[in-house]
Formats: sequence, C-alpha cells, structure tokens
Amino acid sequence: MHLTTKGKYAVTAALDLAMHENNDFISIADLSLRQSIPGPYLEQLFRNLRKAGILTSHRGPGGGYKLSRPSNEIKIGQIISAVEDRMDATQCSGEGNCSAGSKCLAHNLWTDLNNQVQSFLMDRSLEDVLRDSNNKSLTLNNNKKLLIAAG
Amino acid sequence: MHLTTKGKYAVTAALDLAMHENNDFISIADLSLRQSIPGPYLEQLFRNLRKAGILTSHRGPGGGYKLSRPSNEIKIGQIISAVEDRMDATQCSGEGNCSAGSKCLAHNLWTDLNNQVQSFLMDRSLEDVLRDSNNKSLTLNNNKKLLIAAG
DNA sequence: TATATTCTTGACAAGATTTGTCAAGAATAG
DNA sequence: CTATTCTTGACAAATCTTGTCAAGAATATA
Ligand code: FES
Ligand code: FES
Repeated sequence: MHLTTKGKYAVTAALDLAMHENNDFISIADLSLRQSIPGPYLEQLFRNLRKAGILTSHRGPGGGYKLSRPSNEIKIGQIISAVEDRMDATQCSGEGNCSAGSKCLAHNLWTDLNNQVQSFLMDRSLEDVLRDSNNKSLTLNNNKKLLIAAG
Repeated sequence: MHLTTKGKYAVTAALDLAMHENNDFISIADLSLRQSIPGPYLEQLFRNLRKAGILTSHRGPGGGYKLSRPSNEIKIGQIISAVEDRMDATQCSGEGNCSAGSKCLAHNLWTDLNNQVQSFLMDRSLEDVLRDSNNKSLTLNNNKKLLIAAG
C-alpha cells in the first residue's frame, strides 16, 4: 500500500479545481502556483486524471483544466486510483498465493485493510472534503480568537 | 503512507511466532523456511522488533526468538510501527505547513485517513488475526466441501 | 574445553520507484 | 500571425526498498 505524493498532489489539485468550480478553465501554471506543486509534475498527473475521465481540458489562451463532473460526484478514491498503481495492501495482489503458493497468515488482514481504506476514500467526494476542511478551519479560528480574547 | 514488505514480513513472522507460542525459541532459519521470507532480511527486521520490546531472543543452539508478551497483548500496529517509518499519510508530517507554510486543502483528509488506519491496526492483536484467519479458512473449506458434494 | 549453533551488528549493493524535468508539437483565442 | 496552453514521449537524479554478507559474541552440549 503506497500513497505517494502523486496521489496527494492529484487530490490537492482536484480540490483546488473544485473550489473554483464556476470558473471556466484553470491552467497548470495557476494551480502550480496556488498549491505549491511542481508544474511539469502536475502535467504528468493530469494525463492520468484526464484518461480516467475526471478532468476535461482545453488548449490555447484561456485554456486549462476543469472537473468533468460536479465536485460531489467525484470521489477521492477515484482520483487516487487514477494516479497510484500500488494501493493494494496484499503481498499477493489478491491471488492468495504468497506463501509458497498458498495464502499467507496475514492475507485476510491485508484484504480487510484494503476494504477499510477503499471505503474511506470512496465515501468522500471532493465537495465533502472541501466542506469538512472549511468547518474544521473555522472552528480552529474561533477557538484561537477566544483564547486571544481570554488571555 | 507506505506499507512495504518490511511490515508485511514482520507481521507474518510474528503471526508464526504466535502460532507456536508454547514452544521455546524459534530460529530465523525455521521462520524463513516456513513463511518464505529471506532469512537475512528477516534478521534485519527482527532487530527492530527486539528493540521495540516485542521479541525476546536467545543465542546458541536451541536459541531463536519468541514473543515477549502473550499474542493477545501485541497489536499489529505495534509491529508495523517498529519496522515501517513512513506510515504517516500527511505530506507535512502533521505540521500542517505543506502549502507554502500553511495547511493544504487535503490536510484534514489525510489526518482522518491516518486515524482510520491506525485504529484498524491497533484494534487487532496477533491472536485476533490468527483466530480470524482460521475461521475464514474453515468457512471456505466447508463451502468447498458442500460444493463438491453437490456437484 | 572444543565445537556447532544462533543471534548481533554494521555495512554494503542492486534494483525499483518516485519525483521531477525537458523539448518538440498540436490546438486555439484574439 | 502570435502568444498561450495543453499533449506526448522520453529522460535523469534522488530516494527507498530489498536483500546480502561477514566478523563477532553468546550459549548449549559433548
Ligand atoms: S497477502 Fe495474500 S497470500 Fe499473502
Ligand atoms: S498534508 Fe498537512 S498541510 Fe498538507
């Protein structure tokens, strides 16, 4: 199970696109600047997201990328599967044969872990994460203000 | 978040030790053979497990390793933290500063994922996994027998 | 004591993956 | 026509994973 910067960058960039859902197209240059992601690297990741039908692109001046569906219909898990290729936690790729041809003692454990993580990632849309991020950040700011007022 | 063969081998080896909890000490040679794990590699992993207080060792003929506590008091998560050093899913190592010094849009998402995975791994002892593995395997065998009988 | 066994420690190396870059080309707006 | 922006393929540096090895220390047993 490898969740690398590929997956993290891809999700962050997608969240940025979700935030600006009303805008037309957003260029890699803008995204790269706003989210501190190396441009040419993001380029590479966006190939996969486009191939997976998550992003739509447009060339030329004013061109760029946007989500191909509303942000509440795109799940974090879909983004990650599009760019990560080693998310499976089993040693046997699900074949159940990693201990001299048969199931190792931990096979069911890794399978359960896979399901757990997949559920987590597939249960959350871009919209969900954005809303959640705002809520917690607001709470944090309120607490800080209270503390400052009290101190 | 990187779960590599290090963690998987370590857990499998620990499960083997848990299965033979009554025996005295088990040598790396035996473990390596039974679980199809490269001996010298396991050696390296066991250093960490010993340092973490999970294993006890004894040198000389008849020596080897055994669990330092009953198998129901050792959690999968403890084994994994002992050998894996990149389990954290956040990009910022929890600092909340990976987007030009402040929290990126996905920070809370990765933090939640961390908690989810940690809970999963810390809720399961070696004994739990062993029992679970046996149950499912028995169920599977029963079903197979029924199918064979019916076919 | 001599010997075979087994862990202990430190270091090293091959291979794979990740991370990031680049350049040439195609499409498009103005 | 020109500047912009994606598109594609390839490449390279850095890092990590995976696995190996050898010399040494401890211990059981004859
Ligand atoms: S992980 Fe599937 S058999 Fe070992
Ligand atoms: S993951 Fe923590 S700030 Fe981005």
